[in-house]
Amino acid sequence: MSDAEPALSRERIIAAAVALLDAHGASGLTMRKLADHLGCGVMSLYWHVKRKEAVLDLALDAVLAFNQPSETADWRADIIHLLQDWRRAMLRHPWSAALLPRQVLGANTLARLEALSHALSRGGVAPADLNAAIWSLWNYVMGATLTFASFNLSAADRVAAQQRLEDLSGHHPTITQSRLLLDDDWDGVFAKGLGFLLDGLARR
Amino acid sequence: MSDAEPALSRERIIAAAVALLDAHGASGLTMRKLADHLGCGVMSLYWHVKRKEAVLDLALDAVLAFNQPSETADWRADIIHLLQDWRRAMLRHPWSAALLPRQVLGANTLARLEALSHALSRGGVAPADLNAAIWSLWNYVMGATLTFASFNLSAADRVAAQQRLEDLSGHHPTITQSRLLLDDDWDGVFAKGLGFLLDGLARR
DNA sequence: CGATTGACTCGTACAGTGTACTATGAGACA
DNA sequence: TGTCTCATAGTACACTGTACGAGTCAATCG
Repeated sequence: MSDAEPALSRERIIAAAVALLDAHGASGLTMRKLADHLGCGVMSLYWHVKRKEAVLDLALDAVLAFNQPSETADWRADIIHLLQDWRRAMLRHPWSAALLPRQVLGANTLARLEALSHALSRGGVAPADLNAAIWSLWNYVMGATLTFASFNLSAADRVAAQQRLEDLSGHHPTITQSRLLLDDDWDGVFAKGLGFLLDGLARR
Repeated sequence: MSDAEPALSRERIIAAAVALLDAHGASGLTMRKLADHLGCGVMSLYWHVKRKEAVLDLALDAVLAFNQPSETADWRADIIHLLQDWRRAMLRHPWSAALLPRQVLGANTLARLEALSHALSRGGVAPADLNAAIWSLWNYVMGATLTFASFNLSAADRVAAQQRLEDLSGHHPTITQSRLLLDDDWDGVFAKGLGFLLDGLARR
């Protein structure tokens, strides 16, 4: 515990929080552990941050740091790139999906929304459809991320889940047959579904 | 506290849990409060239920009780009906969105997935696209539900959010102009986005 | 009949949580 | 030197999930 620690700050706190979340998941973040990690007293944190929830909010937005990508002539490819990047940023920190239910519109989230909106406009989506298009894509990305974070089981777990599904009476013939839970090509499924959605959008 | 209480049971426990969750939200459910509500000791609950997480899992699936709807000639309308019902079931219990991150495939969820899968097959979605189609629609519904549950602010909050957005530098001209956060027609947006997705699916 | 077993109920206790309150020191300026 | 503000903390409190073990009561068995 060298006293050469740099001064406590909001930034240092959320950086430590992200590290702890990455290492031990959402349930592993404790104000006490956070303080230990920073070599400070627990209550010192509360000078920089109102309550624990604020730490989580800030950590989520921090993870979504955003570099404005350059626009290309292909608006559709731009959108796909944008959303893939969004998804990847969250999957790099799987706890972020669990934090989605809290309503956060941090600076980074807003920047991403703005870029998305801009790309859609360039793509010729009618102004009357714009908000619905933004929310649809947002919903899709968030849902896909959430699903992946929840269902990305180990191979063994996956087989067990499919088995349970088959046992649960033979009442689910279609999804049993399509091996819905054994399919682990999440990236492919994400891209394909995004394609469906963009196809539908492009028809307007 | 009449001792004519019906015997404790898993069913009674989760019914009480749903009632408490409806009344006080996810953070309002405590094993102690649950026991008080049922007129029993706290530890009695643990005979019927392994741990608190199990209560939440069971409550989530309970809320998704599913009545197989009759099929019509219009598969697209069937799917829309299916997904609207799914969404409505969850919105009736807003805490359910916050529980989504836990991976639950209860009987009711599976029944709904099966019905969805069946309707898509009837609609002529190619078998190779089937899983992607199911997950896409699932992702969309979950994302939309999550978004609504998180963002359905009061009118005052909504104005404040939009204001904050405008203040946050003028760096977000497009979404400021489209009044993304002031638009509160969530049902309409949901239906429209679902339309986009189904349009895209139908093209295959 | 008493003894035994099993299903079920629950009081106590413990380690851990977020955070309110309060006290303390460090520099800056008078 | 004395204040004043910023910043750091220790202590304390109410509350959480749940392990442990002791209790109750009905059914079963010898």
